[in-house]
Amino acid sequence: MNVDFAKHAQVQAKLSTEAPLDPRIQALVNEVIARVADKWTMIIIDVLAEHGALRFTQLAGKVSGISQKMLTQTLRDMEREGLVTRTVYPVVPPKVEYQLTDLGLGLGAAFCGVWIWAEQNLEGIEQARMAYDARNQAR
Amino acid sequence: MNVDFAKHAQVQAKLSTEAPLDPRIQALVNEVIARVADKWTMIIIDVLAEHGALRFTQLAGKVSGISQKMLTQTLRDMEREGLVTRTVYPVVPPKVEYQLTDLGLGLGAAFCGVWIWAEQNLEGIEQARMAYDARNQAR
DNA sequence: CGGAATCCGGTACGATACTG
DNA sequence: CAGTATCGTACCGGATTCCG
Repeated sequence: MNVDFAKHAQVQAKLSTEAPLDPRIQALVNEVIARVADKWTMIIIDVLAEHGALRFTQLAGKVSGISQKMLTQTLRDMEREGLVTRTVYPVVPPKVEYQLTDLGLGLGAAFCGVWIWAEQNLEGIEQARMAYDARNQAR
Repeated sequence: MNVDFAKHAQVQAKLSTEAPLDPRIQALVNEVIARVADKWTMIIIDVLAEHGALRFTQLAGKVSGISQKMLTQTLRDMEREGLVTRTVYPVVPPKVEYQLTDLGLGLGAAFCGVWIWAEQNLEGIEQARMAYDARNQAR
């Protein structure tokens, strides 16, 4: 009811600037978004964007709450999509470094907007959540 | 090895502009990102940003590949986070409309960058994927 | 030693059938 | 029309084991 239609129009404009509503392209982009809009992928990109090249265990330490398996899996997927490079140094103890590619950096830059949005709207989301829970508790 | 460090620095700068590396805030933002960086959430936001208010079945039609269950669940979560409003019209046949809130619109706008990135780098990702698969096939 | 592959319990997901 | 309910499946996550 309290929706800002001006901002809405702005979003529409921005979207249609680059997306001329071609269904095929739309589907492809959707697929890419679906792949990339992953919980861990985003956080890993952020960590790598902040720290540069990192080793596996360093990465595991920075990305709190992730299991080794998911970290491995996510990194593999990201490598497949060309978001990170995986460099193995044949030394003992073994050393593997992960680093963002240009593609990954670009995604990181693009995702900055969302990051900033998340920061600025932390409270709003918290409030909405509490309001929703209160509403549901009542019934 | 072919990483653009200038762009890297730019990403860092952008990130540190609004994120002064406070661990607590970082964790909260991470949590929000993790919630919001969902495959379906993003696509639904995009569809709603494009079309305005939509009914359940319309939404189901526009978001190809989603099941009723996930659509319901995702919409509920989004409502809880304050991203969409759910309006029930007490008529027969029943009618429920979903619409982005200001918060949701903001997220849509913030996500535009990622959307554009996805479009511009479709080919790059496709190439990276094929190269990776070829590499893996060889071994 | 650090990183990846393996097994297994839990949970989230998809398809179908059923209410208001 | 807009969901809930149920059930089978596939994926997620933890602990363990294996490889270089």
